[in-house]
Amino acid sequence: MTTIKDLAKAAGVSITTISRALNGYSDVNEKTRKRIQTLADEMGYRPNAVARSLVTKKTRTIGVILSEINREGAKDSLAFETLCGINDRAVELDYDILLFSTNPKKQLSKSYADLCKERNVDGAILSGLRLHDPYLEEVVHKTNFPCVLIDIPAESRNVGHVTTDNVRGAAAAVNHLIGLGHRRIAMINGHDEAAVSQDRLEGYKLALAAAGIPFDPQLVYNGGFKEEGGFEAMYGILYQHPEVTAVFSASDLMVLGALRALERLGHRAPERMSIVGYDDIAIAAHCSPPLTTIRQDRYAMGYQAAQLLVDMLESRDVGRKITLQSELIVRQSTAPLSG
Amino acid sequence: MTTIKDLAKAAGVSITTISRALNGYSDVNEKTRKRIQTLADEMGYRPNAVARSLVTKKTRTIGVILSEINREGAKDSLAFETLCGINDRAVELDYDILLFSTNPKKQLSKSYADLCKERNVDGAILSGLRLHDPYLEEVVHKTNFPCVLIDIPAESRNVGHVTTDNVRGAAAAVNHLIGLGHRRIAMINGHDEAAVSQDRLEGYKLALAAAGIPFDPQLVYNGGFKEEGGFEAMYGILYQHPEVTAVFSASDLMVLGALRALERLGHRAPERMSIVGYDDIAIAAHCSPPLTTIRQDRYAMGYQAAQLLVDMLESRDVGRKITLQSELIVRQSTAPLSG
DNA sequence: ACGAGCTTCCGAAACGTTTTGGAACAGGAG
DNA sequence: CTCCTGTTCCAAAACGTTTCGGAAGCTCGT
Repeated sequence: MTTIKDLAKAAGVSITTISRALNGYSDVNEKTRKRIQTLADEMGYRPNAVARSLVTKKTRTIGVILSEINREGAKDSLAFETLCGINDRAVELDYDILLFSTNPKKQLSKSYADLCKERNVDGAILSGLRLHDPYLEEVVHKTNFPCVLIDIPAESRNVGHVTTDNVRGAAAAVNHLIGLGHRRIAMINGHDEAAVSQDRLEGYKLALAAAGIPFDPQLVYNGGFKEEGGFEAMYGILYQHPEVTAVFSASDLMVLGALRALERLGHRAPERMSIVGYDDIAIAAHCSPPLTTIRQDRYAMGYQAAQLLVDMLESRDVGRKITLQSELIVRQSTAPLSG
Repeated sequence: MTTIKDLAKAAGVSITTISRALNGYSDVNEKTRKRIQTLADEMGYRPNAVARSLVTKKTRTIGVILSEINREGAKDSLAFETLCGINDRAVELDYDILLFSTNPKKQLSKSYADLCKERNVDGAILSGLRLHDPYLEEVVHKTNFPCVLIDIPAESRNVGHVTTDNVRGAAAAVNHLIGLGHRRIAMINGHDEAAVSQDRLEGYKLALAAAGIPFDPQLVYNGGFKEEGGFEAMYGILYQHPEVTAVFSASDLMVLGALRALERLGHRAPERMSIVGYDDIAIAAHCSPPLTTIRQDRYAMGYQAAQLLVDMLESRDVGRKITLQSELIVRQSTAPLSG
């Protein structure tokens, strides 16, 4: 590995001059700069980013903490799409990505803040965290480490967040069902520790209220965003509330489970039950029946998150909150109420 | 940020002692060690990994280069599963992951080797690269940077690779079709720059030969692993070789395109055409018809790749090549030849 | 001929660690 | 008492950069 010293010796100038020449400072003669540049290329010199970081205190690296990076998470590609978005924008802005995992074992010993401090990342993007994750609270409130949260509402000088309009998305889903004539509409929600669950529930309530349908808490089930949870919720709905003819689910994955439960009991969607999901995962368009769902653009969320974070890092003054719109995709898991 | 100096001052000892105490050396009194440890906890001291790396020359970081991390790649989650596997094992081994992207724009200016050198990663895992990628050649042959390649055959003291038995997998797929009575079997392959394409083609030929079916080069199409490529290939097959009753495709994604082509021309699988795919992506089990396919465990591949790399880094002497098995999953896109 | 102002260069300090090669001191053997 | 062996600590160098504060040499107007 050739260092700046080797280069200085070879070029017969000081390391200061090398550094300033290669970094485009104006106080070095154009001829020497050229000479140094070609010499650097010849010798395959690459500045050592570690040494540089030590003095500049910047790493041009952003930490990404995604809870869904594990065997389970591969079922839907939400986390992956987010990551792709983050990555694409990061590359464009010439940042690298350091992937932190939140292995449960490790969570106990090291907080996110510690991870970030140790590795000197400039900022972080967090996604898939529970609302009351103690380490999240720490990083947001105790330290004022620059970070942007995905789907977790929190805002300050150093923390931004990006999300989609979940209230409106959910309302659109439920309105679609109401428009088809359904009145008995259940909801399969995620879990209480997710902000999106709260919002989607609110959207559900709002749409019902607007249509003059009373809200019945008994009709909302929690499926934990898991396929299995959807299965059990649908089972519950069919047995405990046979009058229900339509379901709004807070994730497509849970719809897959719900469809299995329906089938198990000899029913089909949309004949027995209209279902609208959330996310528009890849499977949604291909499964049987293809799912009516609310599409959210996770890629864009990641992309925007990276942009926002870098804006903050480079102290451009921009809004700290970004809300993207979602879109109702009508396919064949919903149908007009028959009879 | 409290540094080792602050800590030394506060504890009334030298920074040497702090360093050695915290790193578990034996030449520091147990009492002082305890005292330093508690003081460090109180002050929230975290050793600066950047400074440490500068002197140790180790970063405990592995670079991951996946070409599929972009908007396109999100369609199938192969890259994601690989990443999850890498990540899980890396966490267990206490390594972090630096994600490099191979944005085409950037590819021109910086080679993988340069990226790795600059950022001082200890080693790298590369996946999704073309067989004759010039930067790949560089990193494998010119430098002897420790790396493991996924699905690219190359081996040396510092480069390992993990793959699946593509020859056998392809042969299993084709044998399945032959077992169902098919004799006119076309293949939709990926592209020539992928090692797996060559292997799968060989498996296809082997299975045909074993059954005494002559190999006809006209019957192998290239679909570039893309959905659209599968669509066009199937179109070609139906028009140019109507006698074909079965197809082996080198990826499930291409099967999705192929199914669309079939449908467009008023046909269905498996009635008109039996199809077996490759990968067993998430959609495969849910689409219509559910796909018969060869499952490969990308998660395991990532996991093993990480393990192999770290073995190499910590100079444990292990084999440089890992081949995982694949598995035929029979669903409903294949059926006995009728008539 | 002189100082002012530019251009072009450089020495040395700094960043926060690890590690090398001892130093200081104690206790025990001779 | 002396020498040796451990135990416990420390000063200083090193890692590869960036950057601060100048310094040398040149040009130019007066």
